[in-house]
Amino acid sequence: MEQEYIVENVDSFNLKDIFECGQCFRWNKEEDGSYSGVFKKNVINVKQKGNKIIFKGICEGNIEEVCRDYFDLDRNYQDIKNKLSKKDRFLKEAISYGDGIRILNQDFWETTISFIISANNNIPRIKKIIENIAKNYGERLEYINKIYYTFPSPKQLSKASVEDLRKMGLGFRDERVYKTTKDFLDGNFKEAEIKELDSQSLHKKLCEMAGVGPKVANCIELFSTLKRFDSFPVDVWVRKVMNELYIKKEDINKVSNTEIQIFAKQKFGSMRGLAQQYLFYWKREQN
DNA sequence: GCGCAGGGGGTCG
DNA sequence: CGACCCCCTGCG
Repeated sequence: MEQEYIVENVDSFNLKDIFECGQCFRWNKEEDGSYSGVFKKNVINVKQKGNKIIFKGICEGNIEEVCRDYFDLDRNYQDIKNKLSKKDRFLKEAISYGDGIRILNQDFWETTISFIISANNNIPRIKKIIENIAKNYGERLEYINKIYYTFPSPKQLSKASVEDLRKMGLGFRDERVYKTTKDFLDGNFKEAEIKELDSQSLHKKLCEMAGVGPKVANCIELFSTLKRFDSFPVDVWVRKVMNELYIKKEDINKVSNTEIQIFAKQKFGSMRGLAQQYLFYWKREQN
């Protein structure tokens, strides 16, 4: 049954900023400018009219609770942005550009697989692969005469052989996804357990998964319900922007990732993950 | 228009 | 440090 939840006077909330900043892959823009997406067993459409947000859709639980949690509505972003803006003038500009970003509370398992797929890949193809997987191994949902599919559980995805995964368009990532799925199914990465680990141990643990290196691990830490705002994913864009603004070496290849990590930590502090998102989004939108 | 390099949100051996 | 799958893009 369809539910609705309306919030008024929300700050730090902009649909484009949230869905195009690169944290998620399953949200699509509708003709009216709203966005629709699937998470868990929910199909949600979000529309924005000024500072009024309208959530509509089908939910397992109460749509208000589900959306407040998923969209991180109970966190004070204004406060965080004020603090980060004071740290640096470039970051201040980046924040004013991506003013409406919120970091979604995405499912740990789905985020893991999604970012394994992201390795050496481009966004349109990442999205396509994830949709293929959902269509073939997820559950079918219907909302306003349209069909949607949930992201499959480890058990559901474990039905796929390496060859099956290859057919989904995964390429050389097929074995990585296969192995990590098995690992989840065997209970080797229980969220409740690893959530308790300190940043360093957690990072090390995630890097044990097939297809997960430092960058992907950082994305899982930052973008999933693990919610580590002190994780600073370094990809080609972040390398570029960090070198251009701060490190300033002639040859970008001579900039090491640890060098960037150390710099980010002392410059941006414990909220550096969020800083990364503003800088990344700002830089990438300039193409 | 078509064909073909080039390269993409890294990881692994 | 090079290879890796697939596909989309840009250029000739």
